[in-house]
Amino acid sequence: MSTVAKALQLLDLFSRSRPQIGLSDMARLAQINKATCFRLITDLCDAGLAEQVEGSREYRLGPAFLRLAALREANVPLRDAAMPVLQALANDTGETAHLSLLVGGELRPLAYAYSSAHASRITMEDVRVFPFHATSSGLALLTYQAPAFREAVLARPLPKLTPMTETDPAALRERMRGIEAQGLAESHGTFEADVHSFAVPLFGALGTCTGALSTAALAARVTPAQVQLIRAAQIKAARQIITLWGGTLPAKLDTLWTAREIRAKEPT
Amino acid sequence: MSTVAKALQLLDLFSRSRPQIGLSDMARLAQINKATCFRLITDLCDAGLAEQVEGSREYRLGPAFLRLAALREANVPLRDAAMPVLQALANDTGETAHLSLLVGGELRPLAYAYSSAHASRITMEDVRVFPFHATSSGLALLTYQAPAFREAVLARPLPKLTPMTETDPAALRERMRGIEAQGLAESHGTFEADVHSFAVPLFGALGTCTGALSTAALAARVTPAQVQLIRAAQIKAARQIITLWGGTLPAKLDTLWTAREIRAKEPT
DNA sequence: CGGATCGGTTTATTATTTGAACCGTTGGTT
DNA sequence: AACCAACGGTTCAAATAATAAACCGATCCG
Repeated sequence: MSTVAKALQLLDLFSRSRPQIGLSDMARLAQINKATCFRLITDLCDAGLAEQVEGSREYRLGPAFLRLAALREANVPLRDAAMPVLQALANDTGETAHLSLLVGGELRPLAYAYSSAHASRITMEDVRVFPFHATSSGLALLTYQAPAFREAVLARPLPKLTPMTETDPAALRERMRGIEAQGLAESHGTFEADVHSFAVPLFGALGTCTGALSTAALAARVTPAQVQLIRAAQIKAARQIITLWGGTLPAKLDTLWTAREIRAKEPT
Repeated sequence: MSTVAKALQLLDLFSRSRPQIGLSDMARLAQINKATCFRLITDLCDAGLAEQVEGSREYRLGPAFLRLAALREANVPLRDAAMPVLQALANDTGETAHLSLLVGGELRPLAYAYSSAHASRITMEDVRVFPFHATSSGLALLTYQAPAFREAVLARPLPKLTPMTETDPAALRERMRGIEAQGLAESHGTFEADVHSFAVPLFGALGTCTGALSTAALAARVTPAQVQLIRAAQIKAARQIITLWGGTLPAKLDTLWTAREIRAKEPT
């Protein structure tokens, strides 16, 4: 293992629950010698990637990250970062993957990726706004918003876009309780007929839900096995994007998703 | 020089004007062997601090910065805390306000704010390191460092960046005595010609000087009245930031600043 | 007071880093 | 089309930097 890799692994010891670490602890956690650890963390401090907390002598992540993250974001915006993950999701499922963000109180598409597995596909080019009540993305996002915002949306007119669209606020609240319990959202032809869609919420740095990741599939192609595949692929992709964005997945949702991932691996 | 330091210096090669770099270029810029450079950048890529651009084979900053910066901010919202104050300072003075921190023996920018009062402004995007001897920020900070550090800096080569740059260590020591007596630093075209800059030191929790707050103004716009305004606004802003950071202003400096504040209110 | 643990330093030993030379490939020039 | 220079990446003996045990003074804690 290279020295550089050893030094950089120290950065991964820090987390929200363990924001600063003493020298001896760090050496133990990284399973390296204390003297070595000292040299490494000192190098990180010199580069600004770590720093010593005044008062206590523990170490924490350094100020350089602010500058470098801003630089990274200037070169590679959120959209570009998410794009490869989105494309991989589309390839894995053979369906259309899309990612939408909450901007100005509306859910708007940020990016989408198509699979070339089928000649027919759900296209996203023409969608400007996702209605909250009629899409899996919308409901997934709404479920993790502040109650005030949620009720404001439900109080607005809820157009019946297809025969399947649910427009009763009470029924929609019930749907959201289900989404919260499941950790993912699904809808069947409520926005466009013949389209099944699957969505999971996405979270920003402060743990607030800022968007949703979704897969839209032709209803005719959706088999029970395919549903399982899409759910699993989507959870995997959502985790990746949240990490890339520096976001925080709520503990409750993490638990739900992890349980699904374990179940998928052990079908008994 | 440690291997880790060599690897981390690669990160500083990236900038707004040079967002991605090829292997050979990188080796040249960092003045290291190409094979070495390859190993180092590969290690950085493995840790997510760098990544290879798809299509081109150049390298750029990696996705890990978003996550780590968010983590850093969650623990130490220095920048967030300082930002509104900085913006207010820029608005009050009509000039560019910036804040820099001492990181690994160098003074590096943490945040900056612009005023929209004038069409022309001093931009800070491209500054990576403030030379101690040629900037008001640098001298303000250096004045409040341990003598050993101060002398070490003065012993280094002091490039003459403009015709106005002072490069004589003895003269610089004299400048710092003046700064100590005044409680603030000023420079005239010593870093960039036609730029006047005004700075005050910032202090951490233990009363050690950890950074500097500065205003950079176009020389042509600086009138005596404007100087008074900038000095007062800067002292006010510095007090706010030091408070927000939980810092301690040395008693001597507190006295000097208070005296200025009183004088400003009673111009007699 | 005493023992345990802390952050940090020193040292000979050891393992990693280093760089010249060398691939195959690419992209521009003649 | 032929050329050539520069590219990213690889190899391996030689050189250098990383390592870990022991040690130090300070501090915490019962």
